[in-house]
Amino acid sequence: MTTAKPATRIQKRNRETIREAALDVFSQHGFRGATLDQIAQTAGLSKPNLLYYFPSKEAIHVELLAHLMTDWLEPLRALDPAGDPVEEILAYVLRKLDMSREMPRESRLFANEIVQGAPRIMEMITADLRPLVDEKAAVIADWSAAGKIAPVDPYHLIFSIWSTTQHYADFDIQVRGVLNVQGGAHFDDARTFLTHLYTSALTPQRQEVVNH
Amino acid sequence: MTTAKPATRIQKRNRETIREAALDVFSQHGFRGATLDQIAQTAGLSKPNLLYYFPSKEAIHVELLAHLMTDWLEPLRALDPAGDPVEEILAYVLRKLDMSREMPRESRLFANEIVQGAPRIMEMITADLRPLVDEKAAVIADWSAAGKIAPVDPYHLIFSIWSTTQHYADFDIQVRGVLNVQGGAHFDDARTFLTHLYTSALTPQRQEVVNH
DNA sequence: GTAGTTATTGATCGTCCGGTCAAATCCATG
DNA sequence: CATGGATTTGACCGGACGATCAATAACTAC
Repeated sequence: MTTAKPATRIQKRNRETIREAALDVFSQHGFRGATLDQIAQTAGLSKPNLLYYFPSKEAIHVELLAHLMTDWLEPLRALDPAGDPVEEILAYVLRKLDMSREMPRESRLFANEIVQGAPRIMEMITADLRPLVDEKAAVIADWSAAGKIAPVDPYHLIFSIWSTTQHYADFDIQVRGVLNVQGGAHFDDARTFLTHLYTSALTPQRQEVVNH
Repeated sequence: MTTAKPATRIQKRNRETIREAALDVFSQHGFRGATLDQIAQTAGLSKPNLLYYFPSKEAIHVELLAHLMTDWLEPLRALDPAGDPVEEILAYVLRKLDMSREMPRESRLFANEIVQGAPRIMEMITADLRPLVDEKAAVIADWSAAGKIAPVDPYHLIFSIWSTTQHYADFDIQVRGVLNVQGGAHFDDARTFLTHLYTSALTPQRQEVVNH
C-alpha cells in the first residue's frame, strides 16, 4: 500500500507521553469519567496537540487497551504443559499477583472497561482471550485427568486466579481501607495466603503414590 | 428538630422507582457515565421530576450506596462464631455467590465505585466495613489458632472470598465471553469449584483427631 | 367543590467537553 | 539562513448535561 510512516523522534516521544498520561487518567476515572483536558494536563501538552497525535479520545483508549492486552495475557501464555502442574499454576498465580502490584493502572483500566460491559474490547475477549483460555484450560484438564492435580474445573480455576490476584489492584483502595495500611507490605501476606490456597486445592489427595 | 416527614404514598412509590432505575443505569455506566436523562427515561419520569425527589444526581448515587451497604454486609455479619468453622465459611462463600447471581447490579455499583478510588464511599468502608471485617477476622483467627481450620490469614481469606464470588457479577461479560454461555448454568460449576477450593484450603490437616 | 398542598413539566440557563481550524512557531535539511 | 514540512496553540463551535424555575396539573382534606 501507500502507507509510509517515518515516525519522527518528536512523534515517538509525544505519543508515548500521551499513552502514559492517558493510562493514568483512564484507569482512575474510566473512559467516560476521563477528560481530554485532564489527559492533556497530565501529559504537559495542550488539548489540540493531543488530537494532533490521536484522532479522538476513543482512539487513545482503544490503543491503550489493545497495546496492553498482549502484556496481560503473557503470564497465562507462559503456562508450560511440560512443567510440573502445581508449580506451573502456582507460578502463574504469583506472576499475576506481581502484576497487580507493579501494574495496577493497567489492571484497573481493564476492570473499568469490563465492569461496564466491555463495550470497546468485547472483540478482543472472544478473539484473543478465549482461544488462549481454551488452550490452557485443556492443559489443566489433562493434568486433572492424569491425577497430577486434584480434579477441578479449569475455567473456574482460572477465573479464581484472575479475581484473587487482580483484586489487589482493582480494589486496592478497599484492601487498604480494611487493612489500614499504606505501603505494599500486605502483598507478602497475600502471596503466602494464595500459595496456601492453591497448593491445598490443587495437590492430589493420594500424595504418597505420586512418584510411582 | 423541626423535621417532619409524613412521606406521601406517591413519594414512596416514585422514590423507589427512581432508585430502581438509577441502580440500573449507575451499575451499567458508572457515576460519570450515567446521565439524569437516562435515569429519568428508565424510571418513566421527567428529568425535573427526578430532581423534585432528589436534590442532585450525586444524592441519588450516595443514597443507593448507603442503602445497599447494609445488604452487602449481611452475609458476613451472619458468620456465626458458635457454628462449625468450615461450614460457616463455606456458607458465607456460597451466600456471596448467590448474591452475585441475584444482585449483579448492586455488585457492579460497588465495583465501579471502588475501582475508581471510592470517592463517595471511603467513609463507609472505614466506618462500617472495617470494624465488621476486624470482628469476623478475629473469629476466623481463633478458629485457626484452635486448629479447627487450617492456619490462614483471615483478612486475605475474606478478600479472596469477596473477589472470587463477586467476579461472577462484576466481570460477568468476560466470564460469558470466555465460557461462551448465555444463561446462568455456569453458576453451578462455580459453586462446585469454590466449594472444593475453600474446603481443601480450610480443612485442617489431621482430620482424624478432630472429634476427640 | 374548593382551598391548599403536592406533583409534574416545558423552557431555559450555565457549564463542560470533544473536536476543529487557522494562524503561529519550531525544526530539519539543503 | 532560507524553505517547507512538522508541531503547537488560542479561539471557537455545537452538543450534552446537571440543574433551576415558573407555570400548570393533580391530589388531599374539609
